[in-house]
Amino acid sequence: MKAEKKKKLESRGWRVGSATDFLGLSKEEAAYIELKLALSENLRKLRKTHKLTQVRLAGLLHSSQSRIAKMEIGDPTVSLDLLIRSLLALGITRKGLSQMILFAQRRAA
Amino acid sequence: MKAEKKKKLESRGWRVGSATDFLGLSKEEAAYIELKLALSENLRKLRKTHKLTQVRLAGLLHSSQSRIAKMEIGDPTVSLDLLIRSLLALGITRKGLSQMILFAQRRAA
DNA sequence: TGATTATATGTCATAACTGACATATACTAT
DNA sequence: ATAGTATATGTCAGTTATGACATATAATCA
Repeated sequence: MKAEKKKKLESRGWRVGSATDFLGLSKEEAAYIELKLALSENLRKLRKTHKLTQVRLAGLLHSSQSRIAKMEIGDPTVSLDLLIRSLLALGITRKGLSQMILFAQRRAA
Repeated sequence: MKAEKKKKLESRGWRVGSATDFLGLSKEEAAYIELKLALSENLRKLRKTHKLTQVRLAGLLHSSQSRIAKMEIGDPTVSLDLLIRSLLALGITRKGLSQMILFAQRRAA
């Protein structure tokens, strides 16, 4: 199962439980995806607490609205690098990031 | 200061203190680099505790010896994605990763 | 010393990511 | 319903990361 296929699956609406392997998803792959989703969700949360629109955030990050949207929905074409750099740009500390990863919760469907 | 220039500086031997801004390094940039270095070091540590050589690890990760080396020295061409996926493949948990990020220590020169 | 093994460095073609743009779909008001 | 605003989706050309390879430099040991 390659990245493209995942796009409309794990990455999106699902959030089915901890959704470990669900279709031939290795443990690391699952962890990697969950990690990205966790950061995605936190990015959106953070943007909202800052009362920013995707357009304004894109400006701050020198990115684009579409990419912000893709980040927030966990689109497979966005890298951890971009996610993390965005979070850092929003002022998150290493401690904050650590917590974010630790407490990354999966909510039920 | 662009990525290439950093290669032989922050990324390498230095580890000068927390080396925040040291040459026009923004706070996020510094945090990003420190994060990568922290993971790099932990990757090497982890590989050694597993008694693996770079070649063998490369095999496990379906990567190459040179890329493992680059990861471990914090070469700017390696992404957080690759670092984190490697750590996950080595069996690290999200909790472990969290700790790794939280305790990412800078040692003195 | 030289031989062996491990790690570092340089380069390159391919693959993956990126910002930008267009456009579609929500969501709120009025 | 319509307009206005926010977010999602699709695509693409330019950029960056990747594995692979060659080769150089340690490091270890006989």
